[in-house]
Amino acid sequence: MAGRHGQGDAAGDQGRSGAKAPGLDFPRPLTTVDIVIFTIRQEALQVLLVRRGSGPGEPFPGTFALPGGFVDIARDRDLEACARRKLAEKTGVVSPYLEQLGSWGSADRDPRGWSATHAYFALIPGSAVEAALAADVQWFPLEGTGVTPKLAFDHAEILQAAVQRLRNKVEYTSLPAYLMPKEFTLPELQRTYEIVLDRALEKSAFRTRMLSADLIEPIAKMRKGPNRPAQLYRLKKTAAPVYFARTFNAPE
Amino acid sequence: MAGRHGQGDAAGDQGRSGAKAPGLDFPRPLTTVDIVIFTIRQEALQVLLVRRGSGPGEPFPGTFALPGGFVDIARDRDLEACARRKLAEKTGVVSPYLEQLGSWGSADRDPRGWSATHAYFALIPGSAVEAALAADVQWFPLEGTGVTPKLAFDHAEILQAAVQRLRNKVEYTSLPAYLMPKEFTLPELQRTYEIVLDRALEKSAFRTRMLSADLIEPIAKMRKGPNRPAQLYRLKKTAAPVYFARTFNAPE
DNA sequence: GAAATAGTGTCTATAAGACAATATCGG
DNA sequence: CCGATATTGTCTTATAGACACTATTTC
Repeated sequence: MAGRHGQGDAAGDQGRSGAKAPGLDFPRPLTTVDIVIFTIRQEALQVLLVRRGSGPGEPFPGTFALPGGFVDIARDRDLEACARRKLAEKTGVVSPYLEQLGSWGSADRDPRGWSATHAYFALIPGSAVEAALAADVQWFPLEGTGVTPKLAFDHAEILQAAVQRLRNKVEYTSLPAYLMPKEFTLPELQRTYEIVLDRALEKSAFRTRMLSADLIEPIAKMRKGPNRPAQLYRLKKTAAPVYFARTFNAPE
Repeated sequence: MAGRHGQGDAAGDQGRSGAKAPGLDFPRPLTTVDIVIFTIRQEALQVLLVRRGSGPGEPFPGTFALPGGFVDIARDRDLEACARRKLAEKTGVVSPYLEQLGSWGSADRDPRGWSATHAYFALIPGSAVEAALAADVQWFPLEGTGVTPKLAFDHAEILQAAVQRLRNKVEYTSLPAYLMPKEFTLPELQRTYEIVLDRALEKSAFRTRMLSADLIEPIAKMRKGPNRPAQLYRLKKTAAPVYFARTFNAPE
């Protein structure tokens, strides 16, 4: 296996397992971090996108893209810190939920050269986000597993993976709780589940599942309205998401 | 938010969203791919490790590490191709299952500089692997979520994540089928599940689940032994893993 | 009281857990 | 027949799905 190509060996093996001098002066891929930021706005699942600049050499000028950018090795201690920095820059919010989604790397995904991006996805409450938004970003509602504008790079593919992962996990986890404001009612939480899944859930089963999980606790307040008031709840201090033993609807 | 640090901006924003000239001449992280390769050997879940060389400048000389190495941008079309190449180099096997595990990147995980690795995990059948193994690799049985030798870099952490992901998924997927030889019996498949999960499963429920899934098909052959023969099965052509609606044992 | 939504209860269906019963081989 | 393992069946339990019913507010 070794010694097939001169340059191949230099980059492929020397630095890690080769017996020759471990040169590190071979070309390295561009390294970026991108974040898929979800929220619930206007009764819809929405994702935050950035309009790309149009300076000289900018790929995909003027199109929309996921928030992100190059890893700054002088500034970012690790990948997650880099993701949190970019999240804060665009939203002014400390996300209650940030999960690594995957990485995409290839020779042709960026016209500037071989590049790899580390993609994350974040969930933030719909409330109180508007004010802190950066100037160049905008929310877009999800249509299926994508958005209306054509995205830069392979970001449509990354977004699709994020939506699929989110929808999939919502079937058996408490992730939508991270899309809720501090205080919320059970019907409101159920509505969030239904928006993400794009399908109605049984009220009774939903309540049983949520209340039997060690997830939320009632507070001494009710949500008033033109009808029967609803009990308000808040997330328990335990930050970890809950995993249920079953999905919501058994597949046919 | 923009313009906080001179160097920070150069690397962090210019190339992707800045309005200034998009220079690409800032330092890039080292980029590697590592693979956690699992198999079943000697009634145990085992992982493939490589002994690192001890040339000049080699970090962690002589210790064991996950198979992997630098991305070769001249040779590897994309990250997955890079992972498949390294898998084939070490095992001579085309893995029936390869999944992205996640990425780990930080300033200090590699003494040679800021580095990011894209980790994959692979499942290969225990049969017919021995012959094609590279010279510098070795199987190690899992003890809990790790192995006996101390691993290089942050590979113990990556291995732990892989084991947890595997055990977690085995609760509700057909992944262990990829650890089986071409022909196998239901009790043998159940044994594989039990080895990975390190816990006994109910025979009856297990059979019902496997047979009602569109996963395996009986062949016209039986496994003979000193007792009642068992029906032999093979995986159906459909390569995709099956996701069940429930986990095996409801958590307490 | 009517409308609207919150919350509970009742019945059924599905699949797992426990474990017994039966089947089929080699000796 | 005996030992061993494969395969099937029976009964119970837990939870989802469907959907009816009751509760509490505003108007």
